Amino acid sequence: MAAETERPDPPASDCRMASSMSDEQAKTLEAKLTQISEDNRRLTETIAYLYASQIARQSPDDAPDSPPPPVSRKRRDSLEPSNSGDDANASSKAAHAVESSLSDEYEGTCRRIKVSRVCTRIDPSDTTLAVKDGYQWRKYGQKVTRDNPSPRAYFRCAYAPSCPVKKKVQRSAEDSSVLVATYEGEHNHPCPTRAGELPSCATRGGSVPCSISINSSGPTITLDLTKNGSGGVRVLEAAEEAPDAKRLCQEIASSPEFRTALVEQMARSLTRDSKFTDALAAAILKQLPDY
DNA sequence: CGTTTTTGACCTGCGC
DNA sequence: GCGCAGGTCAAAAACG
Repeated sequence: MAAETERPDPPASDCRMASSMSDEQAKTLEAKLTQISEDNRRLTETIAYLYASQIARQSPDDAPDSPPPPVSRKRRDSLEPSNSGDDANASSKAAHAVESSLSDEYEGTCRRIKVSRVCTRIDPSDTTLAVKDGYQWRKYGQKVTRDNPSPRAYFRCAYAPSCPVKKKVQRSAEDSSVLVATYEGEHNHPCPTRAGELPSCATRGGSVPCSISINSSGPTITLDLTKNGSGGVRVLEAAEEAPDAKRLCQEIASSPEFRTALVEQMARSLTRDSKFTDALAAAILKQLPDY
């Protein structure tokens, strides 16, 4: 989403005007940033709206549809007793106090800590537990948990000292290429870069697949925003005990509103990607007859 | 030299 | 009460 922000260098054709265009370029970049933020906001709202509609249809009550599992250990402040990469189990264990990160509209009447989980596919050889989400984080601890050989890293928001948000990052026990970041709390300040509304997709030239997870009252759903065979959104995973959640996710992914917004977003990203336009120009050039 | 990361120790809650 | 496990603290090390 933030590919533009990582391309500060102007195209070669613009270099000759660089000195006189600096202000204008700055304005253009600012406008682009605003546009990207707006796009992201619309996407988020679309998902939130569809999700809320589905939740309202399925369970008018705040109580989750699944009975509370036999949790063997529950801490006072830990809404996710065992992340451990086993999203399905972890989600069900945290069912009673977890809510969606999509929108504040879905907060219940009681005060609860907002918890959301984001799964990001990374290079398996990448040993850093870094999830680029646009915020600044300070690591304050690391622990090896019982049911996952990969260590869990603990981060606090470093942008604002008073910000209560914490983040836990751990590789999935099942798939070491999947990084699971669990966010607790809400930022009490704006995002410093506005680049973190979605995890690291398209910010690395599209080489890294992108996925977002929706965790609301239990089940974790992962949407793969990269292309699949049909060019649509694919449901990467959903909790075993939450077939409804998976179906809901597929509904959202296939809804006209979501698809339209997604297509617009992808089109914008592609047309702004210099590599894409270069490749397109090269392809067109190949089709031209030689004179 | 200030900031950030690492890592062992400590704290707390829960089950037995 | 004890042991276990997750979470946090803080001194030391590393880094820029």
